[in-house]
Amino acid sequence: MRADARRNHTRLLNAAASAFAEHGENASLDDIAKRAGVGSGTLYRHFPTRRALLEAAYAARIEALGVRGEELSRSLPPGEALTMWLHELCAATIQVRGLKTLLGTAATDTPLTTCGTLVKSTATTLLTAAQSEGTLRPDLTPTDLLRLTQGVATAAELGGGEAREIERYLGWLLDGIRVSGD
Amino acid sequence: MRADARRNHTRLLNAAASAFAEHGENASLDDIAKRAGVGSGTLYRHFPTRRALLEAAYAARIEALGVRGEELSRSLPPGEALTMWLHELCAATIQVRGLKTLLGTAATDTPLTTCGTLVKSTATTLLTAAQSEGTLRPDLTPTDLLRLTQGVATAAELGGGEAREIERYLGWLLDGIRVSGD
DNA sequence: ACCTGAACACCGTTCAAGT
DNA sequence: ACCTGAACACCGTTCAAGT
Repeated sequence: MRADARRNHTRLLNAAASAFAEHGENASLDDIAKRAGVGSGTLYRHFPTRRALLEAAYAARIEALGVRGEELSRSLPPGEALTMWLHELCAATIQVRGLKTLLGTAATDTPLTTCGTLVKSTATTLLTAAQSEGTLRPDLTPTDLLRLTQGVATAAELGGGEAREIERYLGWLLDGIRVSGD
Repeated sequence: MRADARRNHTRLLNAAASAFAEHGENASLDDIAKRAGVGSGTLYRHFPTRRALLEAAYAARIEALGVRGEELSRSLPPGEALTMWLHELCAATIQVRGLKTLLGTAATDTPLTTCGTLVKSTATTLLTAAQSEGTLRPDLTPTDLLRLTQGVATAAELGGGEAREIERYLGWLLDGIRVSGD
């Protein structure tokens, strides 16, 4: 990769991150190119679609979520680890504008994006551990869990997105997906 | 209201309904004006914002949901009436593209739109009846309920939006918001 | 009183020309 | 090999001119 190409690549990522943060996931691509001091064609050369740019801009954030999941699964009992991770996933979905679209790609049976695959594998690890304890419904799949977490994030976001709301709604969801009648 | 104004009004509503159905809530306003055989300025005269047009185009659908809620509350026990109505609300949210944005305005403490007020009052009636039976958590507000229902709709939509998915996710939500420990 | 459509600003995307 | 930016198409919104 040529030196100027590499420089433009990182400039574009920085510009994209701040533009998405300011204007949401539909921030003007032209504006991003301008902020990066780069021709618009260059943006398309590096990131052929808006989604590709979104994914690249948030890759670090997504990886952090994966790492955090592993940490939690090592340091806490399965049920608590899952709860905490879901809380952090919700909080990130709400706080980081544009992450929702990206995480939607994780909530399918066969994720098509890198970040989707990572998030789903973390969810699978945490969920399986909690289920083998026997407190969570065995018919709940990782895909279900990620969809429902997106749902909780949507609900909490409508309420302002404060941690208190997330806990309230997430708590009820978890009550609903525990094994009952035991 | 002049005859041509009235005619343009209904033409715009029809054009908007089909355009929103085809292209979602971001359908081109210019295209809607063209379909209606009307100058673009006329669209803005009748409906100053996209939201105003959305609300007008779906007013009938929203009113039907209100009527349906009353029907159900008369013909079924409170718990079942609430469950069925929430199911239909979810199904409508998923099926009718653009309804989600509109229903988001109902999920606030003081809805600002006509349709928001209607949906919220229906939800209040059904929820209060179910709560007075004693099976649903008393600390659940109508606002909570509408937010969570939007959440379930989001989750079910990620899964294709079939009735089976809605029932599954809605069922778990309802399990989670029932009074426990009795 | 209401309608029309040209006009302006803005954005996404492509591609010939440059280095 | 990579970059630039003009060019094109499209959309939202306004407003002077028309009836």
